[in-house]
This record gives sequence, C-alpha cells and structure tokens, in this order.
Amino acid sequence: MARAGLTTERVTTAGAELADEVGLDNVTMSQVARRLGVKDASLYTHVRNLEDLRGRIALLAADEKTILIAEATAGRAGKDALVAYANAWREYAHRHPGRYTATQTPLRIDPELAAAAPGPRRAVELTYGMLHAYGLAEPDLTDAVRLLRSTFHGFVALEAAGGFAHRRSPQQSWLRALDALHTLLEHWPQAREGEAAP
Amino acid sequence: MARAGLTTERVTTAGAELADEVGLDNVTMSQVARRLGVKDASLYTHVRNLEDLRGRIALLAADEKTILIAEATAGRAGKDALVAYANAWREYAHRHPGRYTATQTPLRIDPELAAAAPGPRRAVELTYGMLHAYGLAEPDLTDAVRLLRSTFHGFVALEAAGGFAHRRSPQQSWLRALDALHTLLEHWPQAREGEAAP
DNA sequence: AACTTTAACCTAGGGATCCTAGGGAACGGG
DNA sequence: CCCGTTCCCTAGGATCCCTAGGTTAAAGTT
Repeated sequence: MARAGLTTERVTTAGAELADEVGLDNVTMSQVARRLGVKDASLYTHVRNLEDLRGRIALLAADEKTILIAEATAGRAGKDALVAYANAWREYAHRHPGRYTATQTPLRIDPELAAAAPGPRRAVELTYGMLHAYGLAEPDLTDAVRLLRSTFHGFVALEAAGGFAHRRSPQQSWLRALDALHTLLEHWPQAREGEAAP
Repeated sequence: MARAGLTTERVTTAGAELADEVGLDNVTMSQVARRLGVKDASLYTHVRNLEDLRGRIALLAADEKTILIAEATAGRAGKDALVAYANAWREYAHRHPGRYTATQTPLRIDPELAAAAPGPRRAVELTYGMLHAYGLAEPDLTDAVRLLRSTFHGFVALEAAGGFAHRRSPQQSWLRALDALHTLLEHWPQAREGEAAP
C-alpha cells in the first residue's frame, strides 16, 4: 500500500482546517486521521499528542496572523497603519475562527518549539512599530501596546461569543473603536501620582 | 444507602469549582461525579449533558461577576465607577479562571435557561449606567460599552494566556489602561464622515 | 402506620476517544 | 539487490459520554 506521506506540518495543517470547520474543541486525533485517510495511531509519529497538536495549531495561527498584519501595515503609518493592523487582526479571526481560538489557549506549548516560531514575538514588534508614529516612550509604549492588543482581541472574542446582540452592527462599533483608539493615542494621558487605586 | 442529595445547582457548583481548579477543559462528567461521591450516570437526572453543564457554569459565572461588579460600583460615578467596575471584572477573572473561561465560550445555551438568568443582561445595564456620567448619547453609548467590555475582556484573557511576558507588570499596564479609557470617555471623538475605511 | 407514588441513584453496557506496544511493509542508500 | 530506517498498521487498555432499565429511598395519601 502506498504511504500517505504524512508530516508534522501536514498533520498540523489538517488540524487547523478542521478547527476552522468544526471548532477547536472538535479537533480530535481520530478526526484528523480520518481527514488524512489514516489511522489515528499513525499520527503519533509526527505529533506527540493532542495537546501538542493544538499547540502547533496555535503557533501556526500566530504566524499566519502576524504575516497578514505585516503585509497590511507595510508602508503605512499613523491612523492608516492602526486601521490596517486592526482590520487584518479581526479579519483573520473571522476567516479562521478555529485557528484563532487556538491562539487564546493558555499555551502549554513546548518552549523550544515556541522559541522557533517567530509569530508571537514578531507580532509584538509590529505593534511597537505601528505605534512609532505616535511618539510614545517607555513605559507608555508597552502600556499602549497592551491596551491595543487587549481591545482587538477582546472585541473579536466577544463578537465570536455572540456578545454583541444589540441592534447596532459590530462593524460600526469597530470603526468607532478604532477612531477612539487613534484619538487616545494622540492624546495619551501623562502619568500622574496617586491614580486609579488598586 | 443514603442519598447524595444532588441538585442541578449542586452539580453546577461542583463543576464550577472543578473548572477553577483544573481548568474548564478538564471538567468532565466523571470528575464532577467523583467530587460529589456519585456515579457519573447519576448526574444526567440533573443536567442534560456535558454541554448543558458548561452552559450552566457559564451562566453562574456571569451572574456572580455581575453581582460583584454591581456591589463594587454601587454609589460611585465617573472615574471612580469605571475603576471599580474594571477591577471587579478583572478580580473575578483572576479568582475564578475556570468559571471566567466558561463565559467566553460561544454559548449554545438553552435559550429559555439563558432568559431566566439575569446576569448577562444586567451586566450590560450596569455598564450603561456607569457610563451615564460621561454624557454620551446613542449610538456612541453602545459603541463605548462595547469598547470597554472588549478591553476588559481582552486584557484578562491575554493576561491568562501569558500574553504579557514583558518586564513591565500587568498591574501597571492595567492602571494606565483605565486612565486612558477614562480620558477617552471624556473626550469621545465626534462621528465624522468617511472615516476608517473597512 | 401502611400503602402508593415519585424520583434519585444505581448497574450494565455501547460507542468514541487518547495513547502505547509492537509488527510488517514501503522507501532510500549502499 | 540488499539492508536499514521510517512509516503506517493492528491490537488493546483506559477513560469518557450517554442511554436503558432496575432498586430503593423519600414524599405524599389515607
């Protein structure tokens, strides 16, 4: 019988596709094996176990998302860059819900595997670069990066969870949020003493 | 043999506790049954299936969180209310990670069950009430509510996922984010034509 | 208090999943 | 052509979800 030609990469891709189609929770070894025309036991040569597979899907997604954002923001600055960045983020989450969900999981990813993946680190760098035009200095820069990433992630997560049941379209709110964040970055509040008690 | 005295509520509570201890993914019927000193089949009298149980945990969590926020913001207004609201939200996520994760799940909750739970709706009302002091009118009000909820959720989600690996403490960034949001609400940008292309 | 009714909890078991152990067959290098 | 490596398989144990049907404890009736 001819071999299936499995690879760690092909298994991961199959898992990612499955995640987008049926949800990350329904990505099982058996399902992935069926999709590849193979018995489930055969996967364990290429992937340590289910958790490892999910981690690899998460890293794959992080890389893909980063690349899309990088392409979208290339050559842009200021609000242009902010909007392009945010829209690329949200679009990836819409197009690949399963993959995107994988990136949320408290990652017990193999450290050396994570170190080899440029995605997450690159993503942070991109965010810093995008904010360059706003002229923030540390530690405000880090705070701003975290605020932006929180908002982007939170918005698409709530959107996916059906948290925006109101009449107003999410798209409208999204655009307004980007306006608001842009304004905020332009008028980033100076640090003051005795603020915002714990 | 004496009966265990199970109830839908007791099963849900046991599931919620388990979720906080071992993570929502590891909440299984068997585990919950063991914790209650009962065989797994016995649970199905009180809970339709695992998905139903998870939905009930999510609603329980939503209610608990709402109550804490309501208590924290009672009698406060403006930035005081904003900070109290946000801190209560984040604290709940820290104290009950499993329950909080349950609230994120794209809810296939029994509609009539969800209708009976005041949590989610009340939470939105609370947010609107908290924003009253900023004098926003619709649709800006809805947009602001969504922005705030997105940011709060996104922040604690990224925090839980280990997304803030940088040196700067998340607490610092959190306080700055609240400052920033307060400033933003005070200077909410007016809607303009031809903004933020899709 | 005895009897009836309800329902809580059980045992038994099917189907699916994850994962390990070990065998045989296809491929690549000599 | 032969041999070793690697791939994929079969076989099987453990755990999980969920259903069907029986027993027995509790609640209600008279």
